[in-house]
Amino acid sequence: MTVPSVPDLPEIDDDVAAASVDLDHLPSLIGYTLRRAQLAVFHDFNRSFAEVDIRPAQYGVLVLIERNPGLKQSALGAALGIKRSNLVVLIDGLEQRGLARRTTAAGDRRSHALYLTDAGAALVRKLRVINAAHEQRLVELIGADRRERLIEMLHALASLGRR
Amino acid sequence: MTVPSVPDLPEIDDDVAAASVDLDHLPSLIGYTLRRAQLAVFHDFNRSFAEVDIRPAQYGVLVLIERNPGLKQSALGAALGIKRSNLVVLIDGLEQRGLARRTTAAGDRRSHALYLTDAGAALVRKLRVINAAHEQRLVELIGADRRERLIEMLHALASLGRR
DNA sequence: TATTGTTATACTCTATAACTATA
DNA sequence: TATAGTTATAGAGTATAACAATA
Repeated sequence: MTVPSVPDLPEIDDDVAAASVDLDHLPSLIGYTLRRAQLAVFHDFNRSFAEVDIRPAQYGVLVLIERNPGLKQSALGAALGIKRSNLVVLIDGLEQRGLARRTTAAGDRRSHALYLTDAGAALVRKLRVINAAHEQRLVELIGADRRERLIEMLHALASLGRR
Repeated sequence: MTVPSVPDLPEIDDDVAAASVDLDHLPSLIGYTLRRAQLAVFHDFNRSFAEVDIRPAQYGVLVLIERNPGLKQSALGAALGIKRSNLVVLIDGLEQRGLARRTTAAGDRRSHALYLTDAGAALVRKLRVINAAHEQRLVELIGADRRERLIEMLHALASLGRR
């Protein structure tokens, strides 16, 4: 057990006003609960990564560049579902912070091959540690044994977007 | 079986570029898969509701006003996690479309009690039908017997936001 | 003083169209 | 012609601060 039994924190005042509202079927809808859960999880992510000033999309990009050195922007964007126009700005930021760099790809001078700088690689190691703690918090909420089934169902739902 | 065995549709070209990318641990992260699933589900929602020009937040607001006639804006916002300043614009839109109306609440003249118009009530009946079809599509993706466990886990994750 | 609704504003994320340089 | 990256821009969704009316 990692969760302390009963924190007697003050109630959040919004809950008082919301308490009397009948939510109808919303709490049993997949989309509604998915959205509420995603917002809460991203909030926890952002709190966890505030000290290193990294957002969820930046985390994904840095990890994928580390794992696939020389990755091209188009492939990266396709893998993460980020439009290439938006990826430009994101990578501009990482480059300006000295975390990643673009080099002209050998063979196709339209493409940019992406690499981490040493500072970027060092940061990614730190990010993985922060992320492990964040993820651990989430797993404890649902129960470690249920994690795999959750992921499975989420992938099934996400497949709706790939057709 | 509702899913046809093999649609020989053309592959989405992004998949080709993404195929060679190693996604590292991302596909096993709760936050990452949650986000991808939520985007796909909202896309399906928006496609389903495009003909009636209703967004997810509007759906929630209309359903809750129907279920809780005379609901105050503050309570509505608290129930749905919408800031009161943003709720103003949302309800302005519904009011201008003749779907909802604000009346000064008896007892507290600061508050506005919310009601559906007849047109609003008629629309909500239609929305519930559209939503049932949308939800059915999602349930089939995960398997009807797993739905309850998914909702349970999502609520557990969402509880992270309420502290 | 505190709360409800409002206005104004800003920031993030996502989406589209048009341009360039290469292929 | 088509593709990779870029630029500019626009639209959601979300966030905060300040104000008027009311409690």
